[in-house]
Amino acid sequence: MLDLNFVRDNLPLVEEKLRQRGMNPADVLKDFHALDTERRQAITQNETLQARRNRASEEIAKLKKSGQDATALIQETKDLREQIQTSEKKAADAEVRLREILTAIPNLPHASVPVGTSAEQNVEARRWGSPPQFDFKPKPHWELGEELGVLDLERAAKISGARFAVYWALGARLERALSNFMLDLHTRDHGYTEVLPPYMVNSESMYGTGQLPKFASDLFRVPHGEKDLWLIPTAEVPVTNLYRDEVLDAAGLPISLTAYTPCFRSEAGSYGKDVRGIIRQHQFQKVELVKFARPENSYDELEELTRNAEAVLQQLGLHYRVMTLCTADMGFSSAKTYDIEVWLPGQGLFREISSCSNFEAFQARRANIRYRPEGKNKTELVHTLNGSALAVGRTWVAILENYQQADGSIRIPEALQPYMGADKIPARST
RNA sequence: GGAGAGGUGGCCGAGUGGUUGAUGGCUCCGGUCUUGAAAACCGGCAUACCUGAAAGGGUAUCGGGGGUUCGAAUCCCUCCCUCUCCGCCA
Repeated sequence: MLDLNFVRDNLPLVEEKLRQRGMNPADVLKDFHALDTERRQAITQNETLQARRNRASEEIAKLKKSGQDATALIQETKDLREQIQTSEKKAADAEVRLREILTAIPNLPHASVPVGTSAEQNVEARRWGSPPQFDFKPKPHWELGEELGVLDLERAAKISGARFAVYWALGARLERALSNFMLDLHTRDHGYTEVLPPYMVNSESMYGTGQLPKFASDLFRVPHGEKDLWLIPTAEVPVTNLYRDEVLDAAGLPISLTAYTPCFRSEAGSYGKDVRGIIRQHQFQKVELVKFARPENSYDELEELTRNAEAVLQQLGLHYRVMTLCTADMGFSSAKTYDIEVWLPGQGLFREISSCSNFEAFQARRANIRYRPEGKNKTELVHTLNGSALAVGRTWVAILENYQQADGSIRIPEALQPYMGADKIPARST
């Protein structure tokens, strides 16, 4: 959420940034200006009435103390009460409508974000390694997984449905090895603290990180008594909300957390997209990095967080490129995003395996996460950042496709071998 | 699931209908003292919103919502959360 005063005072800038995102400012802002005025008038009127009532009440107290009659004044405040109830409702109404508009405004792209109209205009920031060379035609992971007996989509469909997967034997072990390897790397070498959060959260948390109210259809909702719980679409939600409504110790910033969790996404509206293999699933696992940073250096933290995610791919020897998302391709809450795309030789393309974003104060304002700068009495909103490091399922895919051998086996990269307890996934003997 | 206790400012903790936004302590900030620091002492310190050029003025907030009352941190209803005991349970 943007700051109300900021939007009011910088309307032309906000409109320009919305256009850069490919949106029509009029559709997003609607009658913001009129509503803003209406809201303030309603509040002023309401508070004027309340002030009158308060003065009368004080007067009544004085009269009663000195034993005088206060009947007339009491009657007056009774009348006032009805007027106040009306004006209160009017003010609350305007507040709600204005807030609806405000919460629907996406974050403004940072000045360093390339302006573009589609994903085509994302800018490659850098590229690491080189694609592996094959003297045979590399296969996609869904063929490899089936031939090796480590991936079972048929039975997953039977027990759950489309967009679910069952991993068998060394396939299951590879998932576990990857997640352990990533968590160890981030906690040991990159200074992150590991957390294991709940996989279901309440609506307030989904609101805090921006999934609600706009994107409910992307989520799995779990009815629970009067209220709903939601399956987390990313660890970003529970981990960022850890500090919702808190004032953080300035000396402790930045706070760097990592979490391995399953992620659940309804993928409504993506029918027919990525139907082969396990690229797009209702449930996948991910190691997430989350940072709470001071505003003045949050962009340095974004660079570091992105490098931390890249380190996973480097240690696994996987070729990748880093893309700076253009204004049109960024998520709703983000001010700047880097996507890391890993090379998948079986499909002959780069595929997103991580997305690292700085949300600046956008989430912190919604979730009310603040800190007190040294020497100041006022609190300030922190900046929140997060990125996948990495999406484990897609890393699993990258290992299979990049390390497939002519004999049908999969070589395990050295860094992963202690976690696998093996140097390859052998081809089936048949 | 049953019974009971409790939720007050960044933290701890008073306060049961009328200048209580709220005593006190801690933290933090400024100052005095000190070679420097600590200690001690003095002073300051909630948040949001409305209004105003500013100084200032105003309104709301004692877990959330609703009610009683001229007036609620204080009384009533309801929801949420925490703790203790019992039951059940991985």
